[in-house]
Amino acid sequence: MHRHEGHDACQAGVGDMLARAESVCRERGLQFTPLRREVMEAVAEAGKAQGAYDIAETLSAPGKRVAPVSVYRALDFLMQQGLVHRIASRNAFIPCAHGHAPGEGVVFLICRSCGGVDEASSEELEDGLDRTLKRAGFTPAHSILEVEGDCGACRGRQEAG
Amino acid sequence: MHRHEGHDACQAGVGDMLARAESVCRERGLQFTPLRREVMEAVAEAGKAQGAYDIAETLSAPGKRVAPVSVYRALDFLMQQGLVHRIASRNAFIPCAHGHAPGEGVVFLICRSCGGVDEASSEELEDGLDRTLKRAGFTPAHSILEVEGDCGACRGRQEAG
DNA sequence: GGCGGGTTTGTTACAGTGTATCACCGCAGC
DNA sequence: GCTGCGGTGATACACTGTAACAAACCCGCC
Ligand SMILES: [Zn+2]
Ligand SMILES: [Zn+2]
Ligand SMILES: [Zn+2]
Ligand SMILES: [Zn+2]
Repeated sequence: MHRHEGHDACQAGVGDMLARAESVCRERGLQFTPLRREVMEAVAEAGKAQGAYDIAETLSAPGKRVAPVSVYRALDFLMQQGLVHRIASRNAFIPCAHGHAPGEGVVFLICRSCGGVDEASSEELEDGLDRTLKRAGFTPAHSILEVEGDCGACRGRQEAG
Repeated sequence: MHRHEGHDACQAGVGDMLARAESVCRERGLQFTPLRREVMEAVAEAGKAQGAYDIAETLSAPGKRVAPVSVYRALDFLMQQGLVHRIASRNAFIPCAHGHAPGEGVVFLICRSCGGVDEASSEELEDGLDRTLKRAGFTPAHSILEVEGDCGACRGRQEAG
């Protein structure tokens, strides 16, 4: 199985993610079509956040063009099912390796150096956010938490180099 | 002085923000040109996050066209000085009403209903985030924290209506 | 005043991201 | 067969952002 370099917190392999996607769709009575599978696979294999146009190019081959619009539709579907996430600060998409509940506060850790994106969730962080919002009299519906920086692997490599 | 409706946590008025912008530029030996002032004013007066093209249209008049690229340059300048913020999830810009330090963790509270955007900062939230990142072995450089939901004013209005 | 160099702005063109629309296909259900 | 519906293909388009170059502007200096 392919496993990308660069950041090591990617617990689930590509096969695991595809299997989970398939079972999620089956459970919910939804179609895991070839196109959706290919898009999921492309996102899962990349090892870093992929733009929709990147995915379209990856899936295209001489004689078989996949238009970006098709990729967007597949991505919309996969996002609704919680199988991929959109990284707003990059206009790009990553596979969800965790299968957390929707609405659960998750922080995306985006490495400047290797481009890898990990997810971190934390009770503590979520509590802090909830209290901050409550103090402001704000009722949250959806959060976007993204941090750009250097992942442990890349930091180690820099210090060693 | 104009004060928009919708959310009430906008402490600073348009005049205050313009005055601060002017003094910030003077202190730093930078030019607060007419264009930059107009863009700052447009962002400050809007009451909700404005797209660059919206601002360009606002500033344009028959016979005097302001191109989006000029607006982008002014916005880049104002962002560098911490006078406006970019809302990544909206591709839009708001004035900074607080004058906080750069790099300080600030959450943007985006109201679905009125479109207003407030800033909230919290020691507690920042500590939670720091600890979460530390646990993940991640060194942060820049954070994007945006929450979409309903502001207090709009929630009150909904319950009343 | 005239000159030189940095900054700001205007203008055009272009790249990147995302959506609307309509037609076509495949398949389940009648 | 026919119909309805979800998925896909294809084109066009809107929105967001940047590159490149020229013109204008400012300011210190001769
Ligand atoms: Zn996830
Ligand atoms: Zn890294
Ligand atoms: Zn601010
Ligand atoms: Zn509101």
